[in-house]
Amino acid sequence: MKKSPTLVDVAKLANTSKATAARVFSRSKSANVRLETKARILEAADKLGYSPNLSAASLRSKKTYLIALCIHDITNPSSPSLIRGIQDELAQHGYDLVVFNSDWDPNKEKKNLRAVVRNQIDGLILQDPSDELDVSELPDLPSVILTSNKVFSAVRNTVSTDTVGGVKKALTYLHSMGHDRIGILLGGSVSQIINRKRAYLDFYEGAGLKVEERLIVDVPFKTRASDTFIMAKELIVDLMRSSQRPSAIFASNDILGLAALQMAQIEGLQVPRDLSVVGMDDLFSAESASPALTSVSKHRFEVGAQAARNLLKQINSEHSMENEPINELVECTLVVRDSSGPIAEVDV
Amino acid sequence: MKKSPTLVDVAKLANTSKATAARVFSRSKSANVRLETKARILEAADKLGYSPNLSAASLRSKKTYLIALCIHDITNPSSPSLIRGIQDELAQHGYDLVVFNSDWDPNKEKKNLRAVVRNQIDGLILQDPSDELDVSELPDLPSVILTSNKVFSAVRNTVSTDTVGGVKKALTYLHSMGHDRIGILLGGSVSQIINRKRAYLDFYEGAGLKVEERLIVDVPFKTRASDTFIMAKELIVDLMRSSQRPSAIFASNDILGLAALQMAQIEGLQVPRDLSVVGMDDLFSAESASPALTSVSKHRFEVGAQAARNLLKQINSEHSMENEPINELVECTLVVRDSSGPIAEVDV
DNA sequence: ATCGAAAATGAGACCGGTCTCAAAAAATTA
DNA sequence: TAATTTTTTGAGACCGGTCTCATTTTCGAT
Repeated sequence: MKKSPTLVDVAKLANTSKATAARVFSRSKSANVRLETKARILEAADKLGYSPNLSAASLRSKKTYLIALCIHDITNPSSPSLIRGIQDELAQHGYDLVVFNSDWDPNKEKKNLRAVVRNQIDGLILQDPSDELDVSELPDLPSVILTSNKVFSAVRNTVSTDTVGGVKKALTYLHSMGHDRIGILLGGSVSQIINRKRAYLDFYEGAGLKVEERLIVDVPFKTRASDTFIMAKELIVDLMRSSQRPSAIFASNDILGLAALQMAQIEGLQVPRDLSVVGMDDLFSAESASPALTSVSKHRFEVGAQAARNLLKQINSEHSMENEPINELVECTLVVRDSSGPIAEVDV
Repeated sequence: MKKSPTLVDVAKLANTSKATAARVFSRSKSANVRLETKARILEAADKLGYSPNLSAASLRSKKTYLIALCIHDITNPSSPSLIRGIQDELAQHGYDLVVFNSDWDPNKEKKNLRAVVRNQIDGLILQDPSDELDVSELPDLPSVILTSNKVFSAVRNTVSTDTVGGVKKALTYLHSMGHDRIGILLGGSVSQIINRKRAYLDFYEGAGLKVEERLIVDVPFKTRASDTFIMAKELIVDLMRSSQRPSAIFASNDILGLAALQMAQIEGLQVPRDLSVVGMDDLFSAESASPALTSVSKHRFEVGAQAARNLLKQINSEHSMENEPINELVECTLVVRDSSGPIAEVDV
């Protein structure tokens, strides 16, 4: 690990000044360097194996070309596509991504935000900040928040998913297939549960159906998908064994949907003949399930890409922080697969 | 976005010198600051909302406390746990992680490595470098390579998975359940296919069984899991419909295993009664499949953690680059679930 | 109270780029 | 060809920490 050459070394070899050499490597386009000079400098740089030092650059220019994503848990099955959507967009503009996990821990969340500031990161994408996080604690830099929380959307650009609409799409679909006693598995954070339950109740009311409390199942939140899965299975079996079993189950996330699928099989119910199951998230696990799980896609990749685009726009515009926040909403789409179908005829 | 305070501002307010103030925030433990002084400085920093500028620090100290992970595709279902293993280990030592995707493109891979150097990153974890990457192109910094490729393991520390051992565990298990005609689905990169096929043939030879070429299925590599899945299903159906159907299938990754599970159901085969299926990777999708998929775990989380520990050790030791490379091997474990069982009695 | 060693503090160079501004060179126009 | 404009180049301050080394303070032992 010998000392690496600096711009001065390159300039010296190319017989120009440091300033001119710098212009060749600078990202700002104001690079007015004669072609012949530029070639000489590049040759020198190549000969020396020169690589610019971004720490030095960013110290002066205040730009690191790094973006931070603060997410709950990368292990969450829906994280990868979100990340990929962000990265693909960023890469096109020469930005790299640093990922932080909060593990749903407000303290870690704050710690991560401090790290973002220390690292002079150029922009932040923050997933669903916790209620413990005060708006005033948001770092003072271009950011996009993935949330539908009003408090945050009032002060920052946001991208959120129309989950309420998604729930309605799923229920409308099931209802159109003749199901009028639809079980719902509610999971995730408290606010998610509330939102989706609200959507469920609204739909039932709108459709003139009678709500049965026993068909509404809350699955306590667990950090790890695997734990949620196990917990869900226990609760689902009760639902399935009850005398008045629903003809369809809508799971507010795919983990729960998959659990329903697995329990149905264990209980000897045939899907979709005896029970239709619809999930939400459209994970790869949904596609690969047997039978393939019908699911509401939240288009995480697109959400990521959109957030990244929004962020880059802020970064490239002056005074972005003074504008009115823009709140974008991404629609859900129902992906029909083999786990759902028309309600079975009543036994003859 | 007003100008943020610097160490000098803090020092001034605390009525000390820049140097002393620096010691309070420095990561190097040689911080000999009187408690009373330290308190004064911290108070000043707090009042001003001071946050150290890591760009400046790293310019001088040559340390960014950033680690890079160069991976093929974060969207790959086995990536998240690897990443998490790395991050958890790094976080304990105050390092953050930057993730780069190569998409199996050697050019992107090289581009990413250059970005690593430019960013003054402290250490590198590189997944399965492509054959096009010459050893000489590896950046000159502490690194751990996740590969079993001899060329790389000769020059750098590596952590790799004993996949050959894993394949044997799966086959041994199936054989012990009475299966002696085991189909194998080979997927992934060329070298992976070769390795596992070799292991399969070795096992068959060792067990004194007759190899049937028709039971060996190559599934062409696709970048996206979803595409692999679709392609696999087409090939699997042929295997299942052949007159001499195997009684068990070993899939060299879970995507293929899940495809087998789904096709079995579509073909009306009951798993595990008519067909045992064993996968590899132990994805969450395996656990959530119906029936739950028996799978060989490669302990990606542990691999990540081990790589990170190894890397940190290098970073903290002088002359680490001159030592003999250490090549670690992580064992696989068979996780038996519901998709596999004893071979059915011959029909009476 | 005095001395010596250890601990704490301060001064200032330094890291390697970027940025400003002025000077030099090249291109254009008169 | 001279004058003017435009482009290219160079000099040197600057970013905000860290690091070295000298100086001052503190503290226990005499």
